[in-house]
Amino acid sequence: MKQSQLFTKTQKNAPKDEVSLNAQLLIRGGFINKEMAGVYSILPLGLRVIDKISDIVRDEMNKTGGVEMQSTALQKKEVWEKTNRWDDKIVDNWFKTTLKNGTELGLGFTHEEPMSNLMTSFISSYKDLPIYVYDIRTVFRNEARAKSGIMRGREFFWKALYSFSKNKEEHDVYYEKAKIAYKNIFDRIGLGNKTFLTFASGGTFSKYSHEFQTISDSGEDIIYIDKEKNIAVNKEVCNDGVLKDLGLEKKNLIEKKAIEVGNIFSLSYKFSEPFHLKYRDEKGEEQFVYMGSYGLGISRLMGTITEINNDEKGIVWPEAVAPFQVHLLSLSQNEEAQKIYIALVKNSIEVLYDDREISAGEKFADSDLIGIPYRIVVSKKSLENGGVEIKKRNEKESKIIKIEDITKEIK
RNA sequence: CGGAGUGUCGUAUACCGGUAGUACGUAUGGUUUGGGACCAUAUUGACUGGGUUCGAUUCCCAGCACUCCGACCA
Repeated sequence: MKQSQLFTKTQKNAPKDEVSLNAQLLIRGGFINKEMAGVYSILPLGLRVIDKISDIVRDEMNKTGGVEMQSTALQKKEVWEKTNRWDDKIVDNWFKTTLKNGTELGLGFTHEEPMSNLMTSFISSYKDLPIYVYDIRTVFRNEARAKSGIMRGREFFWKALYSFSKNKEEHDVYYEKAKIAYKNIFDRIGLGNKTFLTFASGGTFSKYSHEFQTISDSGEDIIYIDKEKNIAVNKEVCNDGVLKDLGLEKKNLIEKKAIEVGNIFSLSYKFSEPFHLKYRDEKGEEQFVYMGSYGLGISRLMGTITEINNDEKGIVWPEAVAPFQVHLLSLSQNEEAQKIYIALVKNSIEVLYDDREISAGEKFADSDLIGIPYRIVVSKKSLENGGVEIKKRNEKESKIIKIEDITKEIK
C-alpha cells in the first residue's frame, strides 16, 4: 500500500503515560492507539501484524485437526452458573451488563462454559468425537490493574481451542500434538529460541498444566529453565517434589523472568459433568466427554515480539509477522519507484511504498521505527549506480542491486 | 483492591500566587532534497468541581484519569 494512504503517523516521542517498551514502540510507530488503560485500538499496521500472527496460529491449529468458529462476546448468566463461575466473588474479573429488561449478561473472558454448552447440541455418539474447535476473538477481563502496555489489557485478542475427546487416552494424544503445534507457532513467529514449555499448576483435575513462557525482563512470571532438556518450571510450582517428578536437578536450572504467551490445560470432566456433555460409546453406554483447553494471547504475542525485537531506532519485525515485507522509499523518484511498486505487488510481495513528499531523513527514521524487514531506496544516487539500494532492517550494510533482481533478493 | 506518584497546546516539556514559554506537529509561503533540513508567518493548552486569596494553572480538599509497586491473574 501507499504510505500516503496510511492515516497513521509516527511520533518522535512516546507518550509520557506509557512506560512499557512494547506500548511505546507500537504507539510511536502507529500500530496501536491507547483508548484507556488496558484498552488499545489496533491500527492498520498493527492489524496486519495481528493478522499475520493469527494466520500462523490458524495454520498450526488446522494441522492438528482444529476447526475455526466464532463465539460470542455476550454470554448468558445461566451457562456460567452451572459451573459456579458467574459470582463476582468467584471470578472477580467479569465485565457484566444488562438487557433492557434487566437480564444480566457477561462479556466473555474465556469460553469453556459456552463452548461446552454449545457442544451438547452436537455431540451424542462416539462417532462425533473427537472435536477440536477454536476461536480467535476479543475477550474482556476486568483486571484490577492493567499494565505493561498490550501485555495485560482489559480487552485483548486471543485464540482459544477446546478439545472434546472420548477419553483420557485420546485426549493425551491430542495434548501432545498441541504442544508441538505451539512450538511450531513460536518457531515460526521468531520466538522459538526464547520460548520454553513450562510446567505449571494443573489445578484440581490434572497434575500439571503447561505454559509457554518467553524469556523477557518485561515478563511477570519467574521460571526455572533446564536448557539441556529444553523445559522449564514455573516458580509457583517449583519445589523438590516437582523437580524429582520431572527428573530435573536444581543445579541445572537457571532463573529467568518470562512472559506467559500461551497455556494448555487438561480439563478432564470439569465442564462436561455440569453440562451433561456425554456421548454413547460403542456399547451404547453413556460416557462423559474428556476436555482440554488451549489458549494463546495473540495481542500479547505482538507485544512480546516487540519487546524482544527492537533497537534504539525502533522495531525489527521478524519476517513472518512483519506488516509488510518491503518498505519502498522514494527519494524524489516517484516515477521510477511507482513502477517498482507495481512490479513487486504483481509478484505478491507486500510493499509499503513511501510516496510522500517529505525529507529523506524523515523517511529513513519512519522506516527504522516501523521496522519492515527489507528497505528499498529509490534515489537519484541509487539509479545512477545502476538500480536501487536494499538493506535489511537487522543489518547495517546496504547494497545496490539491479531493479530486475529485487524479487530474487527478497525471496 | 492496598500503597506511591503524576495531570500544562495533538505530542514532549518549561516557568510561575499576577500577560503561560519552548520544541516537534499542523497551516501558508519560500529555500532545500540520502538520516526526523532551514527561514518567515500563523495555529492550538492549565483534567473536573469546591475551598483559601484582591487574584489560583500554581496552595488546600474531593472526584476523575493515567503510571509505577504490591495483591490478583483459566
